Amino acid sequence: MSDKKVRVRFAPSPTGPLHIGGVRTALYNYLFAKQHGGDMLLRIEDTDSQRFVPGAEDYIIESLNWLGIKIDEGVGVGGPFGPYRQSERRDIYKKYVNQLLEAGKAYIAFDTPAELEARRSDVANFQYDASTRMSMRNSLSLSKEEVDALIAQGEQYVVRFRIEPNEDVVVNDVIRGEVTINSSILDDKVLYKSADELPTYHLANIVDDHLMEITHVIRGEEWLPSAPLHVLLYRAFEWTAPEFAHLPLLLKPDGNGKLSKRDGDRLGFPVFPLEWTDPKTGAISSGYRESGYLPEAVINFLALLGWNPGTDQEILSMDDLIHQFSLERCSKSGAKFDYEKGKWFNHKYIQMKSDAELARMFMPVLAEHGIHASEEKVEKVVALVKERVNFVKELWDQGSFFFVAPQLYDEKTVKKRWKAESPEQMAELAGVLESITDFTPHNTEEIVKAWIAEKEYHLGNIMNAFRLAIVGEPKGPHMFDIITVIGKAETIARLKRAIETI
RNA sequence: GGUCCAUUCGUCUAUCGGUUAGGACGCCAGAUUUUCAUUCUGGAAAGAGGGGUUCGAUUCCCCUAUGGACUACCA
Repeated sequence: MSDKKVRVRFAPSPTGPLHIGGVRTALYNYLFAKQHGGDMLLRIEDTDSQRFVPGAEDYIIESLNWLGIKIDEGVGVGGPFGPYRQSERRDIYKKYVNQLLEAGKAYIAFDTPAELEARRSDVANFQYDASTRMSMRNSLSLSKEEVDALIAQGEQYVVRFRIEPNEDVVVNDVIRGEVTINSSILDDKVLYKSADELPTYHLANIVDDHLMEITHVIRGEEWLPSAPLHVLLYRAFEWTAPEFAHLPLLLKPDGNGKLSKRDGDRLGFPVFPLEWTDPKTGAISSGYRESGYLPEAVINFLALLGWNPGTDQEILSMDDLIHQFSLERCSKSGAKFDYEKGKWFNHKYIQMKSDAELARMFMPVLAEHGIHASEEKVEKVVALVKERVNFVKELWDQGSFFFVAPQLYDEKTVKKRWKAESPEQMAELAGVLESITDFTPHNTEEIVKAWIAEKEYHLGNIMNAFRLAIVGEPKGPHMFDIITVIGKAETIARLKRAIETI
């Protein structure tokens, strides 16, 4: 590795919401850059004017922001190597395309999409390359006069990279080692289209990475097959290629194939960091943020899908990850996306939050249910129920009875726990509680248990009926903790209501 | 079809020739508990197959199988 400052880039194309696999690629780039004291760039690859989706760029930036992946340079923050949006770099690409043309390393081709289509259906496995290019309409097969005339007539053309056949091209990949492929299987890739005066991915990518002084290209495995082409392109320009690292893919949890945008809806979990509304159809796709995930949990979960620190440590903060990450420890094979483990990570991170923090996050959920409680009370509730939830919104399922008295009493529990003597015992209990002035968990427990012992009641019978009366269901934390939070008056009111209703 | 990449419990993975193949999620059982959870303890669960190399292969090589990616004037 050279001693140049590390510079990596995350270069999504704004064709829709950022997919969770893309997020992981961004994360690994970020971790690598930060570990080496380098820079993380954000470049928007919008060279396909057909597939541009409005809002996608903002979505990408907001997603990275939410996750804590900080951009040092690029779209949204600026920098000395701009512009960082490829559609704004037309002139730059044009210059390099011409350079290749002049050097005879690329050529102009006039074949229309229809003509190409015809050839493909004609010849099985047709490939535009050294073996076929002389039979096509291009500046290699046509005379200079013909070419000039065609261009003068306004005929649309593309520029193709002239690949010399029969050469073994070696790609050195940090994760996979040497990957060799023969140039004969490569086709003369389109580098540039006159129609929109824009380059294709391959050319833009190489030119930008070079000009922006990118040292490491860390991207998904889907790019591995075109990496040799990129190597050849660097060679054609006589530039030094950056280091490559091709990450394994994120796979569908069920069956096979890479995780796709539709899997989320199909399997019932988000595949996007943030909720996304399709601007055309209005269809809404769920996001991790809206589903109640903590960004730290998403980061931790994603980091471990395709990489591990080599120890048993599984809970890793962004800082831990920055210190421990290494491309060498990335696995080579695809990782199936395990949503259950994702939930577990969120559970863990919820437990690490302070009660005050969780209370703040829980407040809006309460408000949705029409509850406006004091921060103090919410904090107490959170402290009692947080260990049973995976998501903030589940705090409501586990603790709604702290805020509203039960409207119904769970039938099965009534059958099982509400005995013939229960109404009388509960009335007695209400009296006992009424007399307590120091209404604290410890004190109430002591007094109530003493009463139970004195009367020789069965502890379980009393407590279960008590719980049914207060909570309405056989769930929840320690009874004496619950009644302290809801207060003496409310406790007694609920007991009376239960006696009357059940 | 072609090219490339990959292959350890159901899932994510550890192992850099010699291990009772380890951990985590999930699952099951037990313990704790006034309930439900949590928690704790325990358990079931893996080297795709076949050849080599080697005193010895999960580990190195080859073949097969399987999976995946790519094969556009998309990225």
